[in-house]
Amino acid sequence: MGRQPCCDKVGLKKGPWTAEEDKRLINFILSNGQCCWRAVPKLAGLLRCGKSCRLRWTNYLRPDLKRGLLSEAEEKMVIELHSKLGNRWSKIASHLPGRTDNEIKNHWNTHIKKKLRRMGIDPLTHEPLVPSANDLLHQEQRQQVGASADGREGNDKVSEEQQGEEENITSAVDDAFCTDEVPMIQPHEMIAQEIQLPCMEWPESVCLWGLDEPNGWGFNFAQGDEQLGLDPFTQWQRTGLDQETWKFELF
DNA sequence: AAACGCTTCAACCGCCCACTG
DNA sequence: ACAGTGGGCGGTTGAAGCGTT
Repeated sequence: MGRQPCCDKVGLKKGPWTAEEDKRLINFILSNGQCCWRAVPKLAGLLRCGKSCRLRWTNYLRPDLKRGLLSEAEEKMVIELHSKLGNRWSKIASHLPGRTDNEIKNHWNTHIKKKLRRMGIDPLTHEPLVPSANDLLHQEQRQQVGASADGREGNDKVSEEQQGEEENITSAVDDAFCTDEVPMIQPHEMIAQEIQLPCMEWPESVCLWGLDEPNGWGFNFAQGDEQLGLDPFTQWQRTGLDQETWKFELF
């Protein structure tokens, strides 16, 4: 007997979430907390499956998420953790506050993998790359090209690719671990009050207003009476403060 | 300006595991 | 012990954006 789908998919919406759907989901979770994802879409008035709601919340709507590319320090940590844990993205993500497994997985596949290869490191084993038979063939071809006067004909593509790759390796070593911080969503675009990090559950005291104007939402981060800017991760890294004690505050 | 190819990442899919009755 | 269920996880997909020709 086959497994039942996680929800009845007939009539359910798929694809990108609209602002209205986001608003409904946020409203519901802020009012009721995280429970029984299967029931969430029905109760929140969403034509989505529970899994889709959970994913949207954990990967995008959660207020404690950091946005933008991984910092140099985070990237190094991901590489180190990956060498120990392998593709256990959720475990890796648990070491990086405000980052999701999906985000780290995507960043690994699109940025870090390439970067490691260019540096001559196998992203799977974290060992120095052993040249493949194909690489050796290219090397041989290049040597032949260099040796013969009319060698360029028919070998242009190979030698150019090889040259390009070599340039990449050089530049990759030069700018290793240089990541551009391009925040996609400003911290002041999210809203909540008194959320303990890194707890993902919304405390009952959490209240919300201004949902009609998401762009007007804002966070402030504080420890005790001290206002410490908009980036708690950087702050507690720099100051060595205990992240458990951080609070979000509405401003 | 248009066509094409490449890159990125949000979202989906399906499997696995823990829990419960 | 077993089957059903919910949630979590990792792999994959595809639309959108961007760069190049």
